[in-house]
Amino acid sequence: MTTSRIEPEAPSHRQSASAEILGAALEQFATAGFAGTSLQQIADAAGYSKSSVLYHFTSKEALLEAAIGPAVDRLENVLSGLARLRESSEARELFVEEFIDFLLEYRLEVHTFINQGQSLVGIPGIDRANAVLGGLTSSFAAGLTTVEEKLRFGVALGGAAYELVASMNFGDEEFPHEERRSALITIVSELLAPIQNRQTTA
Amino acid sequence: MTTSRIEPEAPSHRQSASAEILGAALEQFATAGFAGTSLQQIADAAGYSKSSVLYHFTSKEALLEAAIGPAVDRLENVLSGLARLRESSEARELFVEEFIDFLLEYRLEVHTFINQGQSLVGIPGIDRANAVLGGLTSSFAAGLTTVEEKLRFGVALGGAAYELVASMNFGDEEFPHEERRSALITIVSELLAPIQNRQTTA
DNA sequence: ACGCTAACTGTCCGATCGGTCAGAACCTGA
DNA sequence: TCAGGTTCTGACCGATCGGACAGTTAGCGT
Repeated sequence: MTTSRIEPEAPSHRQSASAEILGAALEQFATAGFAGTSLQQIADAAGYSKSSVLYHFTSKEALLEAAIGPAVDRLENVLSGLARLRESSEARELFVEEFIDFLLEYRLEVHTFINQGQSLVGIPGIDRANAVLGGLTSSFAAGLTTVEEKLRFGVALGGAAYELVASMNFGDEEFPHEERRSALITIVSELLAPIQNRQTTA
Repeated sequence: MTTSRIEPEAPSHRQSASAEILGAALEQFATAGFAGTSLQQIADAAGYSKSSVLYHFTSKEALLEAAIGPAVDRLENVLSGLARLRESSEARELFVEEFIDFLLEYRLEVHTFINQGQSLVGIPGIDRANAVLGGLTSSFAAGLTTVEEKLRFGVALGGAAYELVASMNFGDEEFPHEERRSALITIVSELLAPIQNRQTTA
């Protein structure tokens, strides 16, 4: 199920130029921000000239879109699966697991459009991501009545996302992947538990 | 020598120029990012010329520092109080309350250096904020042994911060202040509860 | 009325921004 | 060997960036 994120081809030790540039751009966008990253920086980081960057990607915006596009695709899949299985309680469990996996796999992309999603409206990929996230909150929050329940949902998902994002900012020791994954699932599930209890009992 | 830099006076309906510029800058920094905000935009938003902005603040960096400085001061106070009362369990309760209040009061500032703290290293105010936050995590996480406990702490604080920050991004209905405050305190306290239980029982 | 000073602005500067374009270098098949 | 296409780059463009600076305006003590 988990296909490689970047080029499936490129059998040799050297990635394709597009993939190298894309990777460098994504890292810069996530750490320095879209506005704070120049094409020259991306080119330097990737080992190409600025002109080469613009040869492979028609514009800076197109580069951003290509960088976060796959993550948005994956998120859409996760959420469409959620919509189908909305009512069951174990569906929630499954969703939490898939969502955490999504966060773990697309850290940089999530970092990019979580921190700058609002300031980059107009770029198609960003708009799509915002729409998907908006759909998630509304579809999930539709059944939530009290303020605490809504906040609980926001803190759980936002907190999980932010934790992964912040963990690369600070000098946090890097936890083992599997341990971090299961711990996050536990925490988020626990945060969402009162919501599920209410819906299954009431 | 003559007067304070940011006028506490100005009794009329019109704020002092420095305060107007500072407010406009903070809003732009929080929404568009530091790199994504030009002095011209700030000047336009505040109703002054770009030259005036640079008259009141020696540079763009100085403007950022002045904008988030008070928030960092306040955060330092909150955390120094935490250090003094570290061991007691009710001290944790108090800290959560103060921390949430801090987040509520300094939304824009928190938004600014949470999203861009890593990319703005070198600006003194930002470095101070990062140091303070680093001190918080290390002092708090010192007693935490398992990965889950550390993540629990990160999700709680990061989630609360992110929720407030994201609430102005999406079309979230604005909740009543007091209701939101108490709900957040409940949620964060609950997230941190297993940590306290372990420390008081073990 | 005068001069001093704080507040404010227009103009200019070098650097850098995103982006265009003509051509160099390279790889292929014929 | 050579033609054709892909990849890559340096030179260049207008716009905008943060900032410097001289000058204008307004307020105030004398």
